[in-house]
Amino acid sequence: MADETILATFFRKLEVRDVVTAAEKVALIACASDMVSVPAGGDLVREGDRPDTSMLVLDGFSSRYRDAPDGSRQITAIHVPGDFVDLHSLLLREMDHSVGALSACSVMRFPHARLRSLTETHPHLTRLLWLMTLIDASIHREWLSAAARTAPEQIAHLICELYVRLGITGLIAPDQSFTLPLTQTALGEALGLSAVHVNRSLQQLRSEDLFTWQNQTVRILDWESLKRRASFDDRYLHLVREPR
Amino acid sequence: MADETILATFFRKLEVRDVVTAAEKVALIACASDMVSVPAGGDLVREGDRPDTSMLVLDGFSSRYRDAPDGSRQITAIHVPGDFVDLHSLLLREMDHSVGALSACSVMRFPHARLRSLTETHPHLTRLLWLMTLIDASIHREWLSAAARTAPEQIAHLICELYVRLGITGLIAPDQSFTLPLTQTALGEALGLSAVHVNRSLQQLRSEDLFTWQNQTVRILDWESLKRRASFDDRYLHLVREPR
DNA sequence: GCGGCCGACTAACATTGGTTATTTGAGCCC
DNA sequence: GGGCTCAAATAACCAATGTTAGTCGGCCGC
Repeated sequence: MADETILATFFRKLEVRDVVTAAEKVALIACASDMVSVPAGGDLVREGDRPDTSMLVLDGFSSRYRDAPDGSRQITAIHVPGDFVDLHSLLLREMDHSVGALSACSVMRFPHARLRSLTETHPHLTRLLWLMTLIDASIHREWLSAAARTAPEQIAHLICELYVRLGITGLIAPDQSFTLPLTQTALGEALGLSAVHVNRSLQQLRSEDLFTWQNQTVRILDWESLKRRASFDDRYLHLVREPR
Repeated sequence: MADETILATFFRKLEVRDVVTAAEKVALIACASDMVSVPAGGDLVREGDRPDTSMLVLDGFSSRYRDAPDGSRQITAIHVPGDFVDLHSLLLREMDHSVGALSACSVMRFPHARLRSLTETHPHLTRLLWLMTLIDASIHREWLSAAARTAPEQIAHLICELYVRLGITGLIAPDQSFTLPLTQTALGEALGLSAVHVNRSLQQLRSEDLFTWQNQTVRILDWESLKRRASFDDRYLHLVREPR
């Protein structure tokens, strides 16, 4: 069980896209079971698992990843507080990748059995949950297109994306800064670049005074120029409130 | 309206993952409105559109793509007959990319209004449609991981994927061949490689006798070696039949 | 307070893949 | 049947990125 305030970030994410009724909030809250904490570096779920709950991250950053046999890791998504991190396991059943905690995470768990009965009784809420997974897919497509960009552009683009996604749930500080618990190595794993090249590209971006990045804190200095530098267009995040 | 046989490829796709009742088939068939033909090179939907129908491809290959301002094109997915090609527009509303016909396509259209009421009355079928979009997302993640691979591996991997996906709906000929209406340029757009490099990589693969590719026809010569060459593991396609 | 580890950073070098330009051959239109 | 156009193929050259092999500084545990 949970009270409404604890799911506030998630409801804000939904409400950016559609109206959510009080009854729907109650129904979703009733699906929550318990909270779990995962230390930085730990896994929320592992490839091959067949979880019987899905997890909504209340606090902390996490990454969706897969490790190759040669030891290299590919990160396919970065998740921020308010993201329903393995909602798709409700239907896919077996995890085809892992989700790891980039920083300490606190997580609300939703048993699949309850979510499944929610889909039987609350079609509109079901569509909104479906929508969240569709937006994740849209982000994947955007990352796929990013492959064409140069390394600095890719980095700038990721920062733009996180800035907007964190903004939705009020996680951007008044000075336009936000926490980003990513090492340069992890950033490379997300963008398909070597750590060395990430470092080189960051140096270059640094000289352009678009943002600063120190102590796991990114601060946007010139949003418009940064967006331009990254060719960032937030349409793929579907931030429009309309009936779904 | 449509009869069952015309949606047979789609039902086979669903039935690989779960049981579909006769009543559910009837309900889905009732959602279909009309058929449309699109010539090779034409678009099924365009970026920025707000379609009020979703389209299931009955025949022909299509690609999900976005054109960059500099004229380059990034293909983010390749769709085969039986794929519900813009089901996500039901919830995302505005298209953030286009879908183009790689070969002549015939398409069944499903008005959003009917699909929406389907989600109100048929929760299990809704979950199966949701599942189809989740598998698309899973394929996106696989393509994202592919960025780490070398060009020949990427090409081999794509061929493996299409071989398996086409196999589901019985579209592989007895001699292990299938139609692939992709130019080398389009293949490059899908994998983020230049056409020249695709050509180079194909030459190399050719010398390994894993498959042939002539006249838009790919023929698998040595499936096990090809899978190994591509590090292909079909788990991400979720080909397991179980309750969802 | 010291040793060890991890992340940031640097340098030199290797390689993959991109660019541009040109050729060839197959289909197609009139 | 000649001249299109388009895809495949090839060559020469170039830029982006990877690899290897470090150094350096901060933080943590004992």
